[in-house]
Amino acid sequence: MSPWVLHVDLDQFIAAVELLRRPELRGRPVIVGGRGDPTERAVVSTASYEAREFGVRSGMPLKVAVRKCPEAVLLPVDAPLYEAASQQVMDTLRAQPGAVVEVLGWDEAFVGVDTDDPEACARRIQADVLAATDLHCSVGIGDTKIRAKIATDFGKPQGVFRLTRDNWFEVMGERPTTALWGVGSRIGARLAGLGVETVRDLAAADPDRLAAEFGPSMGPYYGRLGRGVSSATVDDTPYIPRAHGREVTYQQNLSDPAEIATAIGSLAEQVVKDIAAEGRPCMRVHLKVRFAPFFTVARSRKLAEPTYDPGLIGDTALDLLRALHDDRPIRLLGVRAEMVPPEGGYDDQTRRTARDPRAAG
DNA sequence: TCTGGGGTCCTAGGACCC
DNA sequence: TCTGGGGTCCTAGGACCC
Repeated sequence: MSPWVLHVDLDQFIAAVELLRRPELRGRPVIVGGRGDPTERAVVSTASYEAREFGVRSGMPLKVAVRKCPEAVLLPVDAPLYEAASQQVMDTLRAQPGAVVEVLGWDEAFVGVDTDDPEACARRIQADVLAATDLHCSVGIGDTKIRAKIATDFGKPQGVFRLTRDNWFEVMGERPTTALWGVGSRIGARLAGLGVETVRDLAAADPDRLAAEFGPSMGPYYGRLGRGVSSATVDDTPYIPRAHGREVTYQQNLSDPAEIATAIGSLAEQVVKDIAAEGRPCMRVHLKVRFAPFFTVARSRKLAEPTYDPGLIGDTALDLLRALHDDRPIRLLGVRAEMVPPEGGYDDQTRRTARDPRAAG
């Protein structure tokens, strides 16, 4: 028996959940996003595999998606429905004998198991999830979290793939650094500037050079990513959130000061509901503004006293906005409340996030 | 083509103190 | 008159992920 990390990822999760209540749409291109209105400012949450064949991708503006695939069926996002389906999936994972489950999002989780046959474990998870929810998933098997996470991509859809120290370079060595979890286009470009193009290059890069470019924490972390080295400990300790925020993109840009004040007040009230449910008051207020056409600014301020008062939070956000505002119309407003940490701080009481650079490799 | 909403973490640089 | 080195706190900004 040896420890394995499994990464379970539901296939086209949101679209698949919608298809369960609309089976007549099966086989047709389906796009879920916004309020389901392609003329509105919104993006694609998930596209079915049929829609992906037309080039539709998550994060794409709905207007663009519809242009690429005019015959697609457009559906509005129904978060509570996906939340409920997600609960069923996670409960199924927790019911696996000996499994430790670390939830990463609605549609994915790490599962830690002790076994001689991780493939059999993976297949049983797929069968149990399908039986309980009618949803298909893919499973990545790894000897570290990052390897398990990346392995899943090679298993999709409905498959199982194993990625370990033994086949890491064979599978990943010649791929671009952006194939790694946590390396996006910006970091990829900066790495390329250092002559680091592939995963193999990154694995071989001098840690001191990486530290000089990215700092003492992130530099060596990227080096470890290149080797597939990360924590292998699956942790089911409940995660304690740091902050709650609300943001809204307005269909019509805001310019009237009274309208703006009302909008911020409403965001502050929603945020207070969330932090009150958490039981920890707001310590710091963050404001995010997107001016038209597409220019985003963020500001924040620490409060003199922690508070649950939406008036105070809203006024602070408004104050931060006034220091920025010069009559440009506003596309988006966001108010975020950073909560007072629990006694003893976060590190003592909560697990680290799965992608935390400090987590030991 | 026109870009959502929910988050997390790291780094740089200034202010301030000893 | 000009000036160090270390530490902490704070804000702004960048990057990434689902």
